[in-house]
Amino acid sequence: MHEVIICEKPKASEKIASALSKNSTKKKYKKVSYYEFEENGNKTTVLTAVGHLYSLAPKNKNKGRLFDVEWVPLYAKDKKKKYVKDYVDAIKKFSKNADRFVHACDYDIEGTLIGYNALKYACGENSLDNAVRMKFSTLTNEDITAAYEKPLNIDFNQVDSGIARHVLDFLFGVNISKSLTESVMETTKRYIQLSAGRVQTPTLAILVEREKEIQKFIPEPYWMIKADLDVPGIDELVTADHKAGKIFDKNVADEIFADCDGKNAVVDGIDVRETVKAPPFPFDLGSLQSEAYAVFGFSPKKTQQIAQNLYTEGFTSYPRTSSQKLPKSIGVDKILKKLSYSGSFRNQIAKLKKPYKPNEGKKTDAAHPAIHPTGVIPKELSTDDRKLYELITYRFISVFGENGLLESMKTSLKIGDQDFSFSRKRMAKLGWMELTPFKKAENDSFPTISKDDELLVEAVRSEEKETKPPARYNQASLIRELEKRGLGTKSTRANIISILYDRKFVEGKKIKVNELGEHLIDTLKEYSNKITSEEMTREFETRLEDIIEGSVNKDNIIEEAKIELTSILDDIDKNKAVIGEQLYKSYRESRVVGKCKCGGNLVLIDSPRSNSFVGCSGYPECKSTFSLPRGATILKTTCEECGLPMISFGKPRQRACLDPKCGKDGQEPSNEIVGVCPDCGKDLIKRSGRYGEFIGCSAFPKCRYTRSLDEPAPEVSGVPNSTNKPIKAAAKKSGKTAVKKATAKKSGKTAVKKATPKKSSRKVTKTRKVSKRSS
DNA sequence: GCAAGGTC
Repeated sequence: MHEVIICEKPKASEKIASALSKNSTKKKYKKVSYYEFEENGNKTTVLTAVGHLYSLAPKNKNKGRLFDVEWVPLYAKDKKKKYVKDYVDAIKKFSKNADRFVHACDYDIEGTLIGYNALKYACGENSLDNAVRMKFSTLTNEDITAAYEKPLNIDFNQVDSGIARHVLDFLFGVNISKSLTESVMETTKRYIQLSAGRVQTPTLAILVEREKEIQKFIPEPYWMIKADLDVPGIDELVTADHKAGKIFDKNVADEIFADCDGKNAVVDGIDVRETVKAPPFPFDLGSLQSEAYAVFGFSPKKTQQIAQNLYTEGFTSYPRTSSQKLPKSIGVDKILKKLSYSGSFRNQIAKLKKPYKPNEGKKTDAAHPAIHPTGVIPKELSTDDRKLYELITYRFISVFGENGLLESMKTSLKIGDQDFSFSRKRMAKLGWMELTPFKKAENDSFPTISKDDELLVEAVRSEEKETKPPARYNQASLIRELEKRGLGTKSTRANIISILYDRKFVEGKKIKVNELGEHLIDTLKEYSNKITSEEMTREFETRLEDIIEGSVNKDNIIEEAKIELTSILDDIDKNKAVIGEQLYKSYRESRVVGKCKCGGNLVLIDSPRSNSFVGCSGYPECKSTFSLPRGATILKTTCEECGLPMISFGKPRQRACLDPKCGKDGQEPSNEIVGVCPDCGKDLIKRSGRYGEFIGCSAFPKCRYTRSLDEPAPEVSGVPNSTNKPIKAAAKKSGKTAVKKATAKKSGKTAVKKATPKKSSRKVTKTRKVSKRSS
């Protein structure tokens, strides 16, 4: 008797082999590991896939619509998937003549299909007749042995559902993409890679919708009345806000402002509350991507790649999980013990109370626990890998910490008849917050005041502001949005977003949809409202569910889809010339980088063979072209000499005119001071990065404060937000150092601000001038 | 090549 077990991934095969036999031996075929053991005279070989081994491909290439598909080995389609071949070969080689097959892939639709295809195409179709199915929800010894001892039959409805998912995605995605690309090709002889799909198109549509909200947004002026107070017990000036908050009627604002004139503040009430701050949840992939973006500015894709790398090296657990749980079975005690051999973690782990109990989140994952360190401590890691490793490990430790206690004090004041208030926050008990450098604890100093005390008002300000349009998504917030809407999967979301960048539908760190992206959605909406909306995903879900339940047949579903798709494609074909011309036009608009001297537009042109370059839209009449240095970005600023756009390039970044002959080199970016860093007090400068210009701290890399150009400076109490320079009076007795919490927390550091000497004396009877900053 | 989904 020879039995073959097919697993979904190498890691699972290792665990399954060791769970099923004490004497399993690891063997190698080329780079692929597999396992063999004998129990009661029966030989078992444990083999593994690496995710999908087979992929859909059109049967008759390039002849119009691609409606007939077949499964082909993944490596035959995609050159980057060469490593898959060894896995397929290993399955073929070692499953020969086996008389029993065990399908042991993850118990979900994709996993079922992965195992089914491996059996059908690598082990031979007959293998399916002698195949059983293991069903387990975690890769623990108990689950694995139980699933092995009580196997199920393969659920062919589940298989069909998986096949239908692949086919439907392929038919809609590939054919609509193809027909859009062709429409441009046929009418303009230009090649622009356009694409559409069940997930990417609704994703782009979400971004377009936000873009349109921003475009139609009309800012409304409003006023905020603020008072800068000299408060006993607090070194710096404290800013109190008027109770009314945003005041949209200037007359009202003026009245309040006038009413406060020349008056001091009287403490009306003090309310102190304590809030329990529970430890954070363990990371699932989405929350790790979010946190790494917030703390280090890593794109979700980058985080995913690094996490994958740390997993492969054995330092952290499987990253593509949606679990926020840490079951006992992962060996928490052992991991913490191993981690405490490292000086970086020892002190924190020593503070944990036994028995270790994690604060878990709600989300679960059938196949994997939350992301955690394995206890193997890496010796050498690249800077970015180390950052992510520490983020994961400190989070893991924090999860076992004690609750923190946040103390917030709200002080209500009266200035004349007007109600103001200010709040101060500090951690009364740090709890888990002292276990991680990535969480900055609130640390405001509290005033020493009581009811009816009179406080000196240094200034009352009426600040004119404007309502702001909704913010653009960034990659992390978009991933959260997709998660919320159930679009894509944990492992594909980051990639989907990067496709939108690659296709040049969107740009920027704050994701902005350009003319092409917006027009693409408008066009698609006209021909198939469904594909631009989440409705498509919803409909897929119910259909696939029906197939699993056996109430419908997958072939019927596919035939229906073909009919619907045919009518969409016919519609597009009828209007091909208009669609192609307009898409190309919006593409050109999206590529405009400046004005040419001839009056035409300068556009960025991607050449398939060489580097991209800048040319004039007036070609062939105007033959101006400019080559671009490697990795150059074109800036919004223009050259003072000739008016052409400036570019930024090289390492370290330098600026120059687009025209190399112009010779007007731009200022070094580091010279352009635009403010004061709220985190560390050094100069803020304009910098250029992969996604264009942004504001960063000149003390980089020591201080990692950044914000985008259009983002207003954060408000720091006692510091007017337009300039970020400390008010002169915002200071205290000579030479003392005021510790001030910065509001923008990118660096995870507490900014220490040296106070300039002397805050005005503490006598509250003193009259003072009220300065009016804005009108 | 085009989609989305697994996994290295």
